[in-house]
Amino acid sequence: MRSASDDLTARARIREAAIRAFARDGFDAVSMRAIAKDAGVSAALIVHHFGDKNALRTACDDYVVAAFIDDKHELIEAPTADRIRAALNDVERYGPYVDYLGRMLGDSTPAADRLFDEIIRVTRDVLDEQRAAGLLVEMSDPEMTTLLVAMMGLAPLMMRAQVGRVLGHDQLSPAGMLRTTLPTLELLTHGIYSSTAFLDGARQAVASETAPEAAPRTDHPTEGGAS
Amino acid sequence: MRSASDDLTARARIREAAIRAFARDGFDAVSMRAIAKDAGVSAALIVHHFGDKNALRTACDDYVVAAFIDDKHELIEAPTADRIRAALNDVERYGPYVDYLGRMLGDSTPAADRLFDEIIRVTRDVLDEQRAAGLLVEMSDPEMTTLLVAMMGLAPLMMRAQVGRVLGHDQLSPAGMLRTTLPTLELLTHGIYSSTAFLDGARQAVASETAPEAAPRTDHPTEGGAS
DNA sequence: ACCGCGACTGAACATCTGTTTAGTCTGCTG
DNA sequence: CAGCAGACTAAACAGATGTTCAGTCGCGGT
Repeated sequence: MRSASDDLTARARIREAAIRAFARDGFDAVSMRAIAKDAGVSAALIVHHFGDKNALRTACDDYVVAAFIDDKHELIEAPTADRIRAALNDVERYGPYVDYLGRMLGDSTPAADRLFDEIIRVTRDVLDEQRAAGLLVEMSDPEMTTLLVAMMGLAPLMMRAQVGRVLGHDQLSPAGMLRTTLPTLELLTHGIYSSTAFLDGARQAVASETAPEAAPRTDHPTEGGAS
Repeated sequence: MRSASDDLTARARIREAAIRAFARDGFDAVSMRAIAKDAGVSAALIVHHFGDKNALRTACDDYVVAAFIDDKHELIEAPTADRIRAALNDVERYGPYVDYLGRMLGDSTPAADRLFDEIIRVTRDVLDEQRAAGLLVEMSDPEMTTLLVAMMGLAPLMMRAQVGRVLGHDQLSPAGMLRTTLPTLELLTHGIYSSTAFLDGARQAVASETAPEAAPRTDHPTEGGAS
């Protein structure tokens, strides 16, 4: 029953066990003793190595953030044909960390802030690059769009369990990634609407809301929404 | 210092305090005594009314889910000009519940499952309706696209703190909603890519991955991806 | 007036929490 | 060999936790 974690130092085993447990149940729901048991050590050794439970958490935070930031920029970047294939076979290696990352983004720890900032930064850089190459359409608010694109990539991580349940298979498995890829790029390339009716309606609504003194919103007939 | 919650029954006050606390700190991080103090009652009364802490949680779950499902279908639906304006002034009323909802979607409680299923169902219905009206472009995988669209709407709820921090103001405030609306509809109407290069690349990658025996992936020059 | 019942409480309870303490074992260094 | 340092542990600790208990209060029905 012994796994590949046997050849790790106790310190690393504790960290791995903690990451697994925190990702599965959340920081507060996991006791030091549970982590210790899973790592095959005593609870006191965790304190010996990490200081206290919060320090263990930040150690896990830093480790996971580093694992994604240091050598995984390409996972966040926009997909190209070859990158997609590479990613498909790679995702499983990061399985244990993906759930941890999803949980981090919900909280507001310093490490989570750093991670989110970094993800936004990389997304922005990629989009800027693509814009310079003439690959992007014009957009009214590039920074907000950056956030939206980043969130599109992050959402499946945070809702992994729900999405997997609805889909019937894990979205982050190779098969799931395969199924996600095409619809995502369709959405990013053509949108979903064939008409500009919704967009036009929103433009009017926003205009009349941001400058209501110039255009006093009486009951003029412009808001006759279809459906 | 007393607020509008004074005219609620003790049972309701406990529920409200619990929802607030669970949303802010998470279920496991909140003690019965803290909730009791916030509600102005004793811890024993919580047990008297709800049974135990887990029952209190499911009561909160059910209440929040019902609040959103019963009379808030329109919040989830695709925005039209007048709906947007209505929603802008409405969001604040649901503030306390929004964070709770965001936290729910991360876990996999029965109530969260029901909620997610319902959100997907409504999203699917709206999209089907719009498809029937000829408003949607063709898509390769409508069900997957439904999930993507739903996740686009849910992601800001789950990452509210992070997004607010980056933006400098709460995305779910009226001002934030206003700023989000236009980029979102631009994305849904035009996508972000002016070229089909990425989409074409993905189509090739998916095709060669799903049917690799028909097209043995030798080093043919189709995967020369630009930067 | 009395009864009963539900709302409500403070204190006690057992258990679990993170952490400390005192100590053992092992391997390296002088 | 002595001695020191660090890995490691079992046991104890103080405090917090969810829950139970015994009892008080106030109110509607008879």
